[in-house]
Amino acid sequence: MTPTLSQMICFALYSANHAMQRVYAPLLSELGLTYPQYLVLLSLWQEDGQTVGALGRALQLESNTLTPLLKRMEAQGLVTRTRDSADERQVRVTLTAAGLALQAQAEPLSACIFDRCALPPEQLAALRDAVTALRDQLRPDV
Amino acid sequence: MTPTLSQMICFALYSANHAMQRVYAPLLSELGLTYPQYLVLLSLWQEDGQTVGALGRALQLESNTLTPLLKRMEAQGLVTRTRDSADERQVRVTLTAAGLALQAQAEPLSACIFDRCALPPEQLAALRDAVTALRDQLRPDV
DNA sequence: TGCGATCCAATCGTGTGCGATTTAATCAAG
DNA sequence: CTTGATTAAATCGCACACGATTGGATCGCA
Repeated sequence: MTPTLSQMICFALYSANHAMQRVYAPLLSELGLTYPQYLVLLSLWQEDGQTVGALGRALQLESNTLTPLLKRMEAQGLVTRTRDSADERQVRVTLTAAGLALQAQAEPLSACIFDRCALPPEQLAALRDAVTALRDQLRPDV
Repeated sequence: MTPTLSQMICFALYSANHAMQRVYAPLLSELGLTYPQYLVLLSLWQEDGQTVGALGRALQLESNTLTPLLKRMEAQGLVTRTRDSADERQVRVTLTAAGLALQAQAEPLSACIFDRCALPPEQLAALRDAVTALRDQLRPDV
C-alpha cells in the first residue's frame, strides 16, 4: 500500500526545511543574504580561508552549486576567491571586512529562530542530533 | 557567540533533506520522475482531481512553483489540467492512466527508503512526528 | 444590477541544486 | 623527464522555489 504524504519521513524533512527557509528568508533579506549564502558565511566565520572543496564537504554541496553562489558573494564584496599558490587547482575563499562584519549583524538571528521553534533547548538539540544521524545514515559510504 | 553550522537545527534539516533527495533521485529517475513530481503523485494517489490550490496546501508550495511543474507532468502524460466548470478560477489536476499506473511501480520505493534509514519503525515515526511538529510551529499562523 | 474587493492560477526574474562534462593542475610510475 | 591517471573547479542545461506582479473569475454589498 502506498503511504500518504504526511506519513513519509521524506516529506516531513522536505516541508520542514522549506518552512525553516521561509522563516529565515525575510530576516536574511535585510542583510542582503540568501539562505545558502548565510550557511556559507556560518562555515567561513567558523573557519576562514576554506577551499571550495572544504566548503563543499561542510555544506554537502558540489562545486557546480558553490562556484556560482561564491561568485555572487564575491560580486557583493563579502568574500574573495583566490587560487592557492601551492596547489593551483584549489580556490580559497576568504572573508572580506564586510563579510566579517556581517557576523555581528547576523548574531541575533539564531536566538530569534530558537524562540520561533518553541522547544526546550534539550529537546531541540535531541531533534537536531536525530535528524543529523539520519542524514549521515543516508549519505553514501563516507 | 555565533553557533557552528553543525549545531544549527536549520542546517540539520537542510542537509538531511538534500541527503534524502539524493537517495530518491536515482530511483525516481528510472520512473522518469523528479522528487517534487513524486510528491505531487503521492498526493494525487491519495486524492485524485485536486485543484492547484489544494495541492499547494498539501505540499506547502505556491502556484508559481506548481504550475510549471504540473505542466511538465502534463507534457509527460501523467496528469491532465482542466479548469473547473463550476468555478473557472480553479484548475483541477487529474491522473491519467499512466499516472495511476506509476503507483504500482513506485510502490516498492517507500520500503526501500525505510531500510536505508536503518531505524526501528517507532523511532522513525517519532522522528517524523517531531520534525512535522517543528515545521507546523514554524509556519505562519494557519 | 453594478462595481470594487477578493480569490485563483499563471507569469516573470533570480538563485539555488545537481547530473554530466570540461579544463587545468598535480601525481605516479616507469 | 614524460605521459597517463587522478583531482579540483568551473561550465552547461534543466528543474525547482519563491517574491512580486498580472489577468480573469467570483463575491459582496450598496
